[in-house]
Amino acid sequence: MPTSPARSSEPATGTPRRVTKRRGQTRRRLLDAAVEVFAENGFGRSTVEQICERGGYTRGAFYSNFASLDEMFFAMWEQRSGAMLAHIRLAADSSSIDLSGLTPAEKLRAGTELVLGVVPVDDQWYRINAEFTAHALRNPSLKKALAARENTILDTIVPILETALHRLGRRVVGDPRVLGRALVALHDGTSVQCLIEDEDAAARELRVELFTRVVAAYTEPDTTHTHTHRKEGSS
Amino acid sequence: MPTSPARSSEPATGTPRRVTKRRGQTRRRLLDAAVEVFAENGFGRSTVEQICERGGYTRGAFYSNFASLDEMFFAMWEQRSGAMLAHIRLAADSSSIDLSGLTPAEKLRAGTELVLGVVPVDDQWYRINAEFTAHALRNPSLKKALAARENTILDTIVPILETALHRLGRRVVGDPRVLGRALVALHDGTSVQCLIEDEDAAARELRVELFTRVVAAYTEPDTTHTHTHRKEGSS
DNA sequence: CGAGTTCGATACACCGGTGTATCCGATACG
DNA sequence: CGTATCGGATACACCGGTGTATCGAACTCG
Repeated sequence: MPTSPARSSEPATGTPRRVTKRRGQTRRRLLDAAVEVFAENGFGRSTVEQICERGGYTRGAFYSNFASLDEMFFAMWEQRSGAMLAHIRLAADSSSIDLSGLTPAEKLRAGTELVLGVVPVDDQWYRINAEFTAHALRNPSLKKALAARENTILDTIVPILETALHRLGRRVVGDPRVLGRALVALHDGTSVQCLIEDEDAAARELRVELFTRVVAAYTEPDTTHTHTHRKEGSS
Repeated sequence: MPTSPARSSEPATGTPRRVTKRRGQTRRRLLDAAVEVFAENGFGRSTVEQICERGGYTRGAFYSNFASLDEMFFAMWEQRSGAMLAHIRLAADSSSIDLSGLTPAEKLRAGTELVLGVVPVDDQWYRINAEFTAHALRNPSLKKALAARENTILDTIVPILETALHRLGRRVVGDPRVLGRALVALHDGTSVQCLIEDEDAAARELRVELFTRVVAAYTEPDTTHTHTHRKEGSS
């Protein structure tokens, strides 16, 4: 997934009278370019010029799409984290692996691995996110946005989690959101470790183990094993 | 600990002929100033000038102590993370709270709270560390340093952890370093959550709970117990 | 097809930080 | 007590990014 020049290549769509950029794509393209630039140089060290250069635009284009670098940073973060959530949702729908013939412990572990496969440890994104978080901690409104996003994440993953657990014959003891939060924290915390150690397989292994144990600690075997869903709607 | 002007105040030590800065303190002072500036503006957005201004020095002074901002950032991070480790070591020695008269579960939880009290969730430091980590992920040599530091952290906390557990009548199942790693990850992951939610008490609570559960999951009652105050329920 | 609007490019004036070269004064040392 | 040294201050030349103002071309819609 190296660079994507996008200078004057791949027009091909729409009316190719002039090879130049389509009308409404600029914002998107700039955002994509920004992802790369931010990941490479860090937000603070990135300049409007770099982003424009990477995307094949001029600073004029930038300023007619964003008020400031800061604003763009936020827009980019929102777009990307949203995309990631959508990805998770999608993956959740299409995931159906056969776990039969395994012991409960094996099931649990296999399930964990499955889920962790969907939420990849992406260093590019990690860098951006870390910096954004640090940035947000200095800015009340960004902080709000971050908190809101965390809630959205929980809203998304908790049902998925419950479904998956149900399939494994387990269910959450207590508030499922608590487990959700814990898993998010685990993801964050272990991601760094994995990334620092150059994707060491051992780090991955420990990560899976930790996830499994935590899930085990927050859940119990589900005795009502038919597909009877508990009502308990806590929203 | 708000700002520390340090312009021409509080010399008082050594030979106070002139009220101005002592000879060898510059580096330290600049480092301290940098902590604040980095925390406020982020590393990327910080300039040599800002740091010097904050510390009451000129850029000349800076460049005769550091080769570049980058180098200083690293020096600062090393110094601070080292100081934090020292702090933990110290606290570990002097911590001796009486846990007698508690059930095993209560003990475990109390012990966890005790330990977590020592490793505070400091948002200033969090910001710096997050940004440094992101930065280090782009720089192989910094990455090495980060990995090395992680090992040092483990070397420091694992013995402490084992001692504490012993006092609680528990011991680690398997490799203690694995538990150490897990706890570090937990610390990182839950710190963000606490900070985002403005030090919400509930977040703290969940944090402690998660720690407790993980410790419980990775340990077992220590049967080879020497001086117990209470009987060990086999639960 | 033509008028209007929008979006991106170009140009410009400006600021602020960088790094280095040089200088000065205080400390160390014989 | 005088000299060498070193660390910090001052000054300088330079680069690079910023934001805005203006212009032209492409798309829209009647």
